[in-house]
Amino acid sequence: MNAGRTARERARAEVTREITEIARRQLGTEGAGGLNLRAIARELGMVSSAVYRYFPSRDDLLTALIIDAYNAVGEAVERADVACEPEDHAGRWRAVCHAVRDWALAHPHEYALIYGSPVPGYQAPVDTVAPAMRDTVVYGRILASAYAAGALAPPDGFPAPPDSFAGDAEAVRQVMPGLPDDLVARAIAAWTGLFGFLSFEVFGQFANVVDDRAALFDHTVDTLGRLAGLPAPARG
Amino acid sequence: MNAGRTARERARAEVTREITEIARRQLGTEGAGGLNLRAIARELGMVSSAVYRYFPSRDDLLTALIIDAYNAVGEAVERADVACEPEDHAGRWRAVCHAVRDWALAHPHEYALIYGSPVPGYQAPVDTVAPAMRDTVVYGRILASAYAAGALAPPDGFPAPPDSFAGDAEAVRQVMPGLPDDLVARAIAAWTGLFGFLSFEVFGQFANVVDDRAALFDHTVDTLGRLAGLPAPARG
DNA sequence: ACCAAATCGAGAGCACTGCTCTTGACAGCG
DNA sequence: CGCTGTCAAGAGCAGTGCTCTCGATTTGGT
Repeated sequence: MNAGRTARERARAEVTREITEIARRQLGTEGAGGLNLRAIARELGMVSSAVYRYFPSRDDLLTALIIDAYNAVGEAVERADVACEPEDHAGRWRAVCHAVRDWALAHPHEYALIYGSPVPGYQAPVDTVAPAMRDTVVYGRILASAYAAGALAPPDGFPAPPDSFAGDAEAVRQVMPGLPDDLVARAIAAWTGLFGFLSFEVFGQFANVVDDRAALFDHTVDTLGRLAGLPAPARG
Repeated sequence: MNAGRTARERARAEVTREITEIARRQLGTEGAGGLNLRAIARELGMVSSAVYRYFPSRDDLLTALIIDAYNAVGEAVERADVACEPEDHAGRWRAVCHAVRDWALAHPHEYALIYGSPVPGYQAPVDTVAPAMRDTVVYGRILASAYAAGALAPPDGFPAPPDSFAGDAEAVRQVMPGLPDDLVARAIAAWTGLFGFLSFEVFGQFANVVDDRAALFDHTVDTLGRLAGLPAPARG
């Protein structure tokens, strides 16, 4: 990942970096569909065909941007998590949610790239699955840690998952070890709920409906965390 | 909506219908970005410029498809709702959720069009807001009716929304009259949670993680309905 | 029944895209 | 030094959205 030995290798890495940087800026202003190899080449002072030396196709550039985006959220989430008291599970959950939201609002097009409609005709290669898991892994760690500490006390009155869910729960437990099936199901509901809210917000579904989205988000995060079993927030 | 007077008007309506039909099929196979005016013209046996007599731009065609999509979900949801016993509020909620899911899985690209990333550079015109509200209106009616019947009994142990939410709650009450602020907040969480789950499912985020998505969906719908205060399901 | 106005499809054309192929220049290594 | 692999450049292909013009047809009013 760091500087290669030969001058050629270093130059190549530098140009590659510049291309993704310009592409990311293009993505921010035009969206995924507006990714334009020729415009990137123009901005670099190169001819379009030269860009193909670095990315064999537009989709490969997109893949690089997708991986970057996953890593950006993942890193933001990881940083927000470790900044918390390890035993303050509700605080960690809140920090993670806000990290995702802050990043999503700052980079709506990149959020759309990874959590919105898949790019037509584009099939995510395997290289993307590890970065795509980073935020989920953090989330799972929080819940597993809370459960291990006996701090997961889900509210009563909710139905239990069907027995047929046992298999999937076992798979999901890879990222949140120890949780019983019903808590796994709730964890998924809370997680998808988070992104449901954010998609509504980023994609403009709240326009003319909800004004103070930050306040509603705060409260929704608390509600979802509570649903997953995390303790209720101390604040008012 | 029905046959116009003159032969020309009828022919125009027919060609317009054919264009949107082909476009919708194209959308189903290629996605929104693959919408291709020239291919539509070819399939119609016309020349590309002729299509512009009916839709002044690609975006206008897209708008028509978006409105169609909103109306399709809206109609599916309305039909599912009226097929239920009016006082079976939990059943109506379940029916609505399943109607949305069935439609989304049957028309993933159209779902992406209205609930996924907004098309880059495309600004939804006002004509879309009424169709976009249809499903939400049905949802609000169910909750309002349940609340009026005294059937909304939300589980305890969840935080109350902040006072600053009062203004937004008042606005949202237009579609779910009577509900107190805390139930409005929960209603939004349940609604966004539904689409969060569906977006994960339709956009492939569940791949290699959750296999039996139908079962988990059923359970998540019950959980979200319960969160909103609807009675727990009778089934096991 | 006629005629002007509106509407329509065809065709050519513009500016642009992703992508391919070839050519000539240069850097790295023996 | 010379060989080999890499590079940017340029021309070019097929395709796109969209515009403009030009005849043909339909429409509605007289």
